[in-house]
Amino acid sequence: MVNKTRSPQRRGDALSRDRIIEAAIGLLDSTGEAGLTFRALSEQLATGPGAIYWHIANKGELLVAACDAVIAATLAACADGETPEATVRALAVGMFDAMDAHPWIGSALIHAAGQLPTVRLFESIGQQVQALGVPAGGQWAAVSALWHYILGVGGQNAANRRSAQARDIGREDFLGEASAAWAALDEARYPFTRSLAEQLRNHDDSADFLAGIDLILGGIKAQAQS
Amino acid sequence: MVNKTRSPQRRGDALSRDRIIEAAIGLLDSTGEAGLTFRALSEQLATGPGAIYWHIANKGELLVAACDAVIAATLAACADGETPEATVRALAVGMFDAMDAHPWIGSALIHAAGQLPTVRLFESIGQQVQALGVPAGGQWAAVSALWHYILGVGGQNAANRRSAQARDIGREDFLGEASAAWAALDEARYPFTRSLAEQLRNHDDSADFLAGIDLILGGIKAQAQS
DNA sequence: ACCTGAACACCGTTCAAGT
DNA sequence: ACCTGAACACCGTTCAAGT
Repeated sequence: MVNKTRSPQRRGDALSRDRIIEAAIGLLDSTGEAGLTFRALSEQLATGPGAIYWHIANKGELLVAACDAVIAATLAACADGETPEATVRALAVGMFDAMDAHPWIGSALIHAAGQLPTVRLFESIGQQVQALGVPAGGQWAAVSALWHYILGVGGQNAANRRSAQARDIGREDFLGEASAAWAALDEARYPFTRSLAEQLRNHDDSADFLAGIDLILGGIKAQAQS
Repeated sequence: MVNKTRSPQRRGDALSRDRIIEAAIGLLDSTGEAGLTFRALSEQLATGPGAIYWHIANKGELLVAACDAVIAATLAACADGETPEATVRALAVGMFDAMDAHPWIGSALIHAAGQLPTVRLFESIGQQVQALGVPAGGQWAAVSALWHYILGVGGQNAANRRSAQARDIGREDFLGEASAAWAALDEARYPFTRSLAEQLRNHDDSADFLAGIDLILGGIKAQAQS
């Protein structure tokens, strides 16, 4: 089930918090959440499981730190667009792509609520909402809505990606099966979902995600005008 | 760490899938995600760990089933309001409260992406969006935005609740600490977050959540008019 | 100060054996 | 058909002992 994708790293330099986090991200990306164990990690680092505890308190802290490294890099890369609105969209797409590329981030973020990774995102969105000219009284609601929406989509999307990965099928097949499942739902109880089965097969996650961002931005503008 | 809150159930009737799920929900509510083990569960049910596997395939399926039981009951209770808009708000608040009362649902839902519990919510929202008169071409985006937002807020909120529970502090203290942490952030790098530290302490999760729903509903209306 | 690796107290899951 | 409970192959974490 778990197959090593790299030979154990040579052990030139000393162990460090950063090297551990880097190796953890690699392991999470290649073998998934279940693949990150202190034994596998220490093998990759050519050391013993106990050594890691000198640098990191426990597995929870390791996951949050791995999450934070990815998110910090992502947000830094999308920091300045042409307009505040364009920057919000860039941040959103950046987060979407990051959570798609590292599907373990979705659940890691849930366990990191209120910690550095989520605060980073909150701050990045907040600065743009401010630049957008939203009055002080409406900023909290506007930022919260965008923040939660981004985390919500990212989490669900990552979960889909992960379950496709676990079953070793591609996006096409995954959507095909999901679409078939929707089409097979009971007509009386799930009329709406059934009617969208075809759209599910052909939809573009990324475009739909952006449409939602625009919906919220539209709501923010409408509210600011009233 | 894990303390039993009930004496083992008498074993009058036979084991069944439903009784197992019910006991699992009780265990999750009282001892958290980490408290749900097949050993603890079988003790509660006065049987052996192996017995459960006759009725349920594995732990993942058990979590999804527990999740689904809660969500089905929640959605059924909020099915019909005065107007479609009121019903959407009722559904949203119902989900918010359910995820607050059962904080384990947040991460369970991430592992249940695309399965029954999330489809139920999708359908419930979809029926109301349809009743709202949103044109066919915009329904997918509208429902997706509401759906992801509800799951996103619920997940983050549940995570906060859980971490407060784990540290055995109340909402007041939890928010106080978080607010102090925000106020102590580096002024140059986190100006926005810092400036909202006070609002964090005094905010009302539930009201803010509804404000976000209204923002999205506002965006949906604005889009329908253009 | 930093690393080693055996040992501890758990897990989820299986499966021969029972009724 | 349904249940039992010992056994298996793992975990995260600790800690005496080393360098």
